[in-house]
Amino acid sequence: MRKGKISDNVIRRLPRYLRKLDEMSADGYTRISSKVLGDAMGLTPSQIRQDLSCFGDFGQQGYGYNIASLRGEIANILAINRRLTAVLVGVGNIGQALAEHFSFALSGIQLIDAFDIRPEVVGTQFGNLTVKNADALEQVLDERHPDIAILCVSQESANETADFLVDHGILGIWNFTNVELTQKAKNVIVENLHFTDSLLVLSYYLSEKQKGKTAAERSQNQQ
Amino acid sequence: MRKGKISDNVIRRLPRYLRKLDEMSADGYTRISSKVLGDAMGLTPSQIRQDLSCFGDFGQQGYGYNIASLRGEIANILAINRRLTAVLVGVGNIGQALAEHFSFALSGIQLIDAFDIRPEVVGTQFGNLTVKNADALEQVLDERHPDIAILCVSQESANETADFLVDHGILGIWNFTNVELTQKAKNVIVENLHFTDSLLVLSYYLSEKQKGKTAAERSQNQQ
DNA sequence: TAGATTGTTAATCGATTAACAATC
DNA sequence: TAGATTGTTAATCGATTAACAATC
Repeated sequence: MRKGKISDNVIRRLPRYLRKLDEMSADGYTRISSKVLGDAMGLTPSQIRQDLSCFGDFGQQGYGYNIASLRGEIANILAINRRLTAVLVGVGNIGQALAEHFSFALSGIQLIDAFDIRPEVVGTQFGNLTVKNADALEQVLDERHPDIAILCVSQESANETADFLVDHGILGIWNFTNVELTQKAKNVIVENLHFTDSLLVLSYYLSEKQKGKTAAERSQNQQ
Repeated sequence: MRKGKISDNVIRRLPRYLRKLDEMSADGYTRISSKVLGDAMGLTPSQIRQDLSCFGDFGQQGYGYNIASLRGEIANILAINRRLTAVLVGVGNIGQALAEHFSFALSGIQLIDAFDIRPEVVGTQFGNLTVKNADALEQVLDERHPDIAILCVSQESANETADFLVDHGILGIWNFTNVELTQKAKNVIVENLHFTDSLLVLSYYLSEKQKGKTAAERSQNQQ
């Protein structure tokens, strides 16, 4: 029952469902109702049923949802299993953290190469990956057609690098540069992870919470 | 004209405004209309005026907005300048990337300490910060009352650590663990940066885009 | 069977967009 | 002054919630 256009809000809840289902599965549960799942996630049962019904009839009246099978359905919707390929562009600290510690396999992504311009980084080994010189990027893009570029370059070169990637057929950019990309080809999908934005939002809510409190109370954080 | 409850959507656009204004300012502009700003950001002028009017009358009829002063207002709303304090809990690769390369000052946050349990990490120097043993965390929390904890510990210890932080008066958690926190004290503000969720969303949209294409077309990424 | 819980339709709520009088 | 552009009110659109018949 896959409906035409599915809203971004719905899509962004799917990974959370996945996580929760994994958790419940690990805790030994095999079935779950929209009521219980909703309570666990702070969502209404209605919303969960509405969300899932965008993609199909995964439940069963009187029973609920089978956790393993629902997990499989969502994993499928999120295209885990497509073996999308990715290249890491820029192996500074964040890039390094990703290369070393991020489980791409968990998202069904295959990281095939990493690139940097800095001589001291080129040649470094991460798992089964050796950082290549940025000169080699063009060839890899043209020959292996990776789907995703993980953009971890400096802010200064962010847009230039993005344009280059798009020109060479990259389909999606996972953007860690904290720069708003203005890439020409508009049919490239950009997913931003703007650290600063996120921190500022936290800062806002913290200050909201402290509104009304006196300076003395504020300096005394504790409850 | 600050209205009662401001929606999360509005709040999450503020950092983007800030970034765009900085950019325009750097490019030498001093004023901007909602029309031009909207075009630059892919938003409607209406939405921008609506957003800003939640917080005050920052514009001027017939003129638009003064970039510098609007920037200041937004920075103020986001509480940049409150000198919120933060501690980094867990100095693995992501924690390290933050300690070394993230500009906390840009968000008006002061990083006062970093902690880890691993002996090989304790004592490491980052800028003017020396990683302390996790044993020392409790005392710092109780004595210096930091506002924010940047949670970069392992998934296994995420919730346990979060509970500890909350018990010791932490007001906000910037959560990098990719674990849904279930901290007891519900009046703590949690801002999540779930890498995997973000990547899965990208994966979804990529697969959507490729729907309808043949396998052959798909294997031939290029335009 | 009776109870539970789905998928879906309808109602409500909230967010975005459009329109326009006010005014710089 | 005339033109531009705001802040705000009203209209529209979309997302969430509620209700309920279908059915396991």
